[in-house]
Amino acid sequence: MEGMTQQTAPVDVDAGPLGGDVSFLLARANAVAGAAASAALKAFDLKVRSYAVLALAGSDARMNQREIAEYLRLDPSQVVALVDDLQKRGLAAREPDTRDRRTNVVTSTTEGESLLAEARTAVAEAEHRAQAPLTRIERDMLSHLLRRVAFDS
Amino acid sequence: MEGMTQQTAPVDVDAGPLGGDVSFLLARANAVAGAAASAALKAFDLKVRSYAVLALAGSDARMNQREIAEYLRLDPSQVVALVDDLQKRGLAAREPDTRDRRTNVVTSTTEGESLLAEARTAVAEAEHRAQAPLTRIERDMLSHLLRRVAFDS
DNA sequence: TATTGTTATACTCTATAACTATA
DNA sequence: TATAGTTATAGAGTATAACAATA
Repeated sequence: MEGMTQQTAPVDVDAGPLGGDVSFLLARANAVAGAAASAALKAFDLKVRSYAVLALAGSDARMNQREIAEYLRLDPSQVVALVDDLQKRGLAAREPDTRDRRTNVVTSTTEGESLLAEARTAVAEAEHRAQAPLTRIERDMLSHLLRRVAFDS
Repeated sequence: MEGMTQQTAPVDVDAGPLGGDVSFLLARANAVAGAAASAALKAFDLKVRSYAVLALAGSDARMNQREIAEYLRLDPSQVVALVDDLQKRGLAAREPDTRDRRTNVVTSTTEGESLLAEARTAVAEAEHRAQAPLTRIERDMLSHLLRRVAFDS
């Protein structure tokens, strides 16, 4: 084909009938990684979604709920319940924006910060274990490629 | 490109507060790709899951329901409903295994084959569009890396 | 005794629409 | 008129346990 390296398609270790389908591989890899993260978060009474919201609340991005919804690809109405839960547990807070009183900037409390730090470590470990077959450079490469698929379209 | 940046972490185009988290990128990329595939499959009255089962039924792997469940990371009880639906629509069939009468090999009918062919084309187009920012080589690279994360752990 | 397929059930997640308060 | 947040609700997806037939 197009001047390529050697043959037409390398198609390494075939991984079954759908092994060439990127959407399927994405779904399965996501399921694997999600299960690992979910197990790691159980100790903190967090789910993947609430962890993500807590991480955004604890970042310096100062996102409002709509921005969180877009970033996580959730419906705004789902973010309400997630923030409610974190707020009830004293981990996050809704900070009213003085310039636009319709919006709430979601921030994290001191407790939220420290729980996030612990949870983040646990997730990173689980992630590392789930991606054990990859070298550091390969993981960076994967991260780079995924970022473009996840955000450029 | 292989010259690499010899730094500790390249961390290219930052994609927000979670842009360095592979699990998050996996989730978001999967959401993007899934939405594209889902939209493409609507015309065939298929969902991502039923499409996947139909694709396996139409392959030469001759999988039974438990194998399908493992491959798609679904519970066996969920596969029952999916196969039921495809069978009712005349797209797939349960072929009893003479050597082990407990198992059903899920196969596709002629109708199923032709619907699968059309659906596969539509999905491939949607997939291609969703991965437009990537070159052919990058897509192969992504595919290769994902395959290892999805199956080696 | 273990496994395949099945049923039933409860739970979570998701999608949609409507409502309020602000802009 | 449009947007951020909220509420309510129905539907889709998921997890679990139990059961029958077969190994």
